[in-house]
Amino acid sequence: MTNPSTDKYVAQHQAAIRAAAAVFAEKGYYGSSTRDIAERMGIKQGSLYYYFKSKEAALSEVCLFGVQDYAERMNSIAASDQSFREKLVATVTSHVTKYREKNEALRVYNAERLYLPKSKRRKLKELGSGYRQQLEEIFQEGVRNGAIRQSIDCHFAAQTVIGMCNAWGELIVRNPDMDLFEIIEKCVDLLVNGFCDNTESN
Amino acid sequence: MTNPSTDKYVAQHQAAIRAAAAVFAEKGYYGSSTRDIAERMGIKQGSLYYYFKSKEAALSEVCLFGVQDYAERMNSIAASDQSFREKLVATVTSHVTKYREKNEALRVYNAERLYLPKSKRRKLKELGSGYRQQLEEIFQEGVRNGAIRQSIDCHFAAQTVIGMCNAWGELIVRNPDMDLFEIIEKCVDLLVNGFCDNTESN
DNA sequence: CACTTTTTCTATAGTTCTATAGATTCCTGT
DNA sequence: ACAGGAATCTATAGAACTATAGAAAAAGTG
Repeated sequence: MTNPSTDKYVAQHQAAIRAAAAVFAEKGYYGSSTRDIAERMGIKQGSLYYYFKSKEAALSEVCLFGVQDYAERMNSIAASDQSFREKLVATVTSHVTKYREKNEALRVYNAERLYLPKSKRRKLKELGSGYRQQLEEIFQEGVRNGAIRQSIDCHFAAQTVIGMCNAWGELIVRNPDMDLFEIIEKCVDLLVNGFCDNTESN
Repeated sequence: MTNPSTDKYVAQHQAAIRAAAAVFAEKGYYGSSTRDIAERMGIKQGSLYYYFKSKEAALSEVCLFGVQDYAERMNSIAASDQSFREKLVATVTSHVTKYREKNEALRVYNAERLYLPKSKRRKLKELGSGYRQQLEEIFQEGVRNGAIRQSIDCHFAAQTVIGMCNAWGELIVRNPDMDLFEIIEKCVDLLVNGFCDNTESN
């Protein structure tokens, strides 16, 4: 009864996760049926259970998949030796680009993970918090080396950047012809300088 | 077959909308059953159809209820003769306070309105766009009278403020003991001054 | 109190959904 | 070519859900 680990199994399992991600992202967890997911893969409803133990397990795997490389990319940004501003740009870019690349799994993680029972959310929470904490440390470093002002609450700042990126991500998904670079630039400009930017000498 | 308009009917209809809002906010549209909504009102599942033509109609009414006074409050802010900063504070305050007051209907509007067929979203879209446009005009006015810098893209700014408020609103709902005033203050400070705030002379 | 209208309830038809069991087809190595 | 495991299919049990119809209870009115 244990899962085989043939090439085909692994490939189809991945395909199943992606199909589930797409369907969940479009219709929501409860709005989707296992038939929808199977159909998108080109198999029958019952066959899906060869790859997922249950519908809930599918959601769990999708969320994990969604948040994982998202968190990994933050690892490399945090570890790099770029300046504060460069790291901020990298973070925003990585985040909203994921939405443009239709990373449906990340959207599902954001919107549907709360439907999982607490026990199944542990690992997800870890990864999500890890992401936030690393961003927080980027801010702390920025405060230390004077890139940003002392009075910044780093925890608040990290939450805000994440929230802002998610909000723009959703807008980007719904408006496919928005210019990504323009948005990234404006986001960073706003975050760094604010609406007033008293240094400007126009 | 037309609806009565007795006091009781009106009151129960309101109660139904609120119950539906609470249930939809907690479990999502497809995750909720009409039985859940009815139970929360203290009536039986079938009786709910005395107040809603269908489950979809319930969602529609909840969304409309949610966005309506939200938009109205923006009307009065925009019409007031406060300064730019005051209007910004008022906007953020009004927005996140709605979440704290557990305005579940607004959350439902934000998260579930896309499940409505396009035709039923027209009115909602109008109200939502009206809100954004008024906020946009506040920014335009700010640019004109020099409260904020010329280079601000007012459309972008309005979207960002809305997204940021929604993001914080959701965090507030999930963490009931957060200090609202602190968050509002920090949001406004960040928006106005950015991370750097080169004027600060500490 | 008798009569009417409003509000709620019970019961159910008709769908749809998840998950499982067992049969069937596909593939791979010898 | 065929044996055996991998992958998929068919069929279905059992539960849940929406919406409707008609009966029953409550409330209002003369």
